[in-house]
Amino acid sequence: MNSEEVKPIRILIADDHQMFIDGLKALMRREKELVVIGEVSNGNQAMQFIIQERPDLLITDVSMPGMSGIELTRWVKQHHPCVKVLVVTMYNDREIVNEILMSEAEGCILKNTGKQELLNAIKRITDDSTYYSTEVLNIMMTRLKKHKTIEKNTSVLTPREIEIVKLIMEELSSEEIAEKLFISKRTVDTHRKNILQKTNTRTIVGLLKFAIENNLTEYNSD
Amino acid sequence: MNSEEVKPIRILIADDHQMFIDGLKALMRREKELVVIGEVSNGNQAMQFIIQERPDLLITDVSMPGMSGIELTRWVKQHHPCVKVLVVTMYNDREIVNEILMSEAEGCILKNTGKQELLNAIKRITDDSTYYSTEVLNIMMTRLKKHKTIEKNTSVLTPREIEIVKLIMEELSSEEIAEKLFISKRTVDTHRKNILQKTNTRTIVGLLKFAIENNLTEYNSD
DNA sequence: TTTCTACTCGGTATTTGTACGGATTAGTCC
DNA sequence: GGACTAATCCGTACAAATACCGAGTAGAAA
Repeated sequence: MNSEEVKPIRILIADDHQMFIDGLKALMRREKELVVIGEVSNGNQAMQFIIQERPDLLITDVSMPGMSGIELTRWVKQHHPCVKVLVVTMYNDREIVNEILMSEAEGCILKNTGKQELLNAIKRITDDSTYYSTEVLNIMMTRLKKHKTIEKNTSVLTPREIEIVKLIMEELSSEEIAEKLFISKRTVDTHRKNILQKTNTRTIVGLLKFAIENNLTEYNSD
Repeated sequence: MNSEEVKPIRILIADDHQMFIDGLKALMRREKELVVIGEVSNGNQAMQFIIQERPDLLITDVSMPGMSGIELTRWVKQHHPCVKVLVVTMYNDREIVNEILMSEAEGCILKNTGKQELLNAIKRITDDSTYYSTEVLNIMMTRLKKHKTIEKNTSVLTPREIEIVKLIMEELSSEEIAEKLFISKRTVDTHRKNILQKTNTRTIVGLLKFAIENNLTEYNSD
């Protein structure tokens, strides 16, 4: 009964900069429920440690010599999904953030994060939730927003033309579209011609790109 | 000097369910720095109010009779970007969440959110940050993750075939591709044939979809 | 050596798309 | 009424893609 009060969270830190590990430990020292049970300086050591000790949480840097933190995260999520992962990164680069998201890490924060945010992140992650810092979210947002900005191009197309573009995207030929809309194949051709002209494209490929940029198909970025 | 202690946050609530407005107000009653300066039940009233009173924060429901909360948000962000917006939704539907993100709202939470999370959200938003609840984030995540899962299809294509797919995506015709690669147009045709077969598609349209799914073009969803 | 795969090339025919030209009808806006 | 646009339709011609058949070579794997 003595040790039943709070089950501590067993943490492994993976980072090739000892200074950073020390900093993290300092931030967590006062928290009784957080116990750093290991520190390693590269991905392979981390894998070994995880296999043997099964920590509750892995805090890892993105860039490490050899296996990167992202690869490590992928490995963890594939082989030990119960181990939560909080990725820490120096740069809030678009591509890196994307990779982190894809790697299915439970959270991501920047290295300059303060104590309170770090603790929040750990709390939410260990509560089976996720935590992504504001900066990281902003990157996600801008990525998603990008589409929106272009969207007005669509306005040059008439409703009928848009309808046709959508059908083209469904891999229908002009003839099939004609049947479906009860109009002549010639009409469809004319629409196509006008569409290509309005969208400044020469071939269907260009048209497809336009359609995706303008969300004219359920087939976009989602 | 008397009113300088804390500048209160002036809030407008827009929701067509009075009960919900009352609930929100109850949650915020104890917080001195939060002042509800207005309540409206549809988008047009909200617009009028915002023009006249310039609240610091708008809390709005997604679905309202007439102008939806999302349209309202878009209008706010376009005409009064200083007014922060927290969108509250009953459903964590994929499409709705997408719309909310696109509308550039600073935050989004579900209607069943507890007091603490609501206050957190307001705090982060008014600190020029953003707040999206865990459930909402999860939806974003699954959207982004989807790509990853499919990605292995590419392996069925040979390096040369992938090369050709990429060139097709750059709007080159078979003949142009042949010139570029110093091979016969027939060879390109054969590759095309094999590619279509391997990818189970009939036309370039289908192929393009495949290419995007498999990141064979810089042109993907990001 | 044989087998297999990736890559290469060819012929013929058909289907589909694009480029060029033209036209009519219905409706809106001034 | 006149100007404009969206939507409809047609002909001719060429370009491009797809379907179908075939085959040879180089290199790796068995």
